Amino acid sequence: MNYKIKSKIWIEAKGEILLGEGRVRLLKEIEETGSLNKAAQKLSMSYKKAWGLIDDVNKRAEKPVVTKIIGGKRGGGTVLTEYGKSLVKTFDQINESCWKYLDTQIKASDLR
Amino acid sequence: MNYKIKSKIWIEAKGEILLGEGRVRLLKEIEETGSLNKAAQKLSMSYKKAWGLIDDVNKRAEKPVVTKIIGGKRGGGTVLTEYGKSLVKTFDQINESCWKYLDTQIKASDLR
DNA sequence: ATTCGTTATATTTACCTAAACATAACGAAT
DNA sequence: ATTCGTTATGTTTAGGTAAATATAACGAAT
Repeated sequence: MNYKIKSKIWIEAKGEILLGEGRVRLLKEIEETGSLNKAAQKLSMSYKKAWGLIDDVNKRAEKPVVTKIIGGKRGGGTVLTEYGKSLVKTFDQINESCWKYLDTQIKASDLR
Repeated sequence: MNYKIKSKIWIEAKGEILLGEGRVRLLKEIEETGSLNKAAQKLSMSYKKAWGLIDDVNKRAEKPVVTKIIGGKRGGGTVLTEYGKSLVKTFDQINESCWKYLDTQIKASDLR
């Protein structure tokens, strides 16, 4: 068997994308750095793009995913809410279990 | 629960994409029409693009997926091999089972 | 009141992929 | 040998998305 099966999953709310791989990666980086700006840099993404993604996520989620602090001596920052953390965790869990499931499926198929 | 989970799967060979949703749709249309040209038209896709996709598929698959007839009074045509038909069928089956699996996963999760 | 690094937002530029266009090659049937 | 609709392939054009650039707003700490 030289074929491999791949997948991408995402979560939608109101027919629009809420969370996908890219947004989850960004959220994780925000969690680590405490800053949207730094997170974007780490991922070599423009701040503008990162801002738009996070704005989308926050608008579409049922509860706030991040909280932002604007201004202050240190400029401000962005941190994940508990809800945001649980979203990331659940996404990762389902994603990984999906990969495993597909692996069993293709092995059980006639593709060889 | 207002969240929905979506997915896309694809099959790779040698690290390159062999089959995805678009290619499968094209193969199905070829099966119906017996012509790559007509299939492309049905999907509002340029012949050139369709040709490239099918060329890729045929190169990367372990066995030929379509057979082409060039020339002749009726111009020629393209038909799926038995192997091609089984590829399409297996792809569809795994894809659908994946959707169902993800549905159970998100329902069992804390996303609500 | 000044500072500082951040969030917020608009505008312009660049790029890459897809579409559009054009043309050649093919060969069984007539 | 002509015809016909298909496969095969190169070249040009267009459009949409990402990147780059620029600038304003913010406010706790000093």
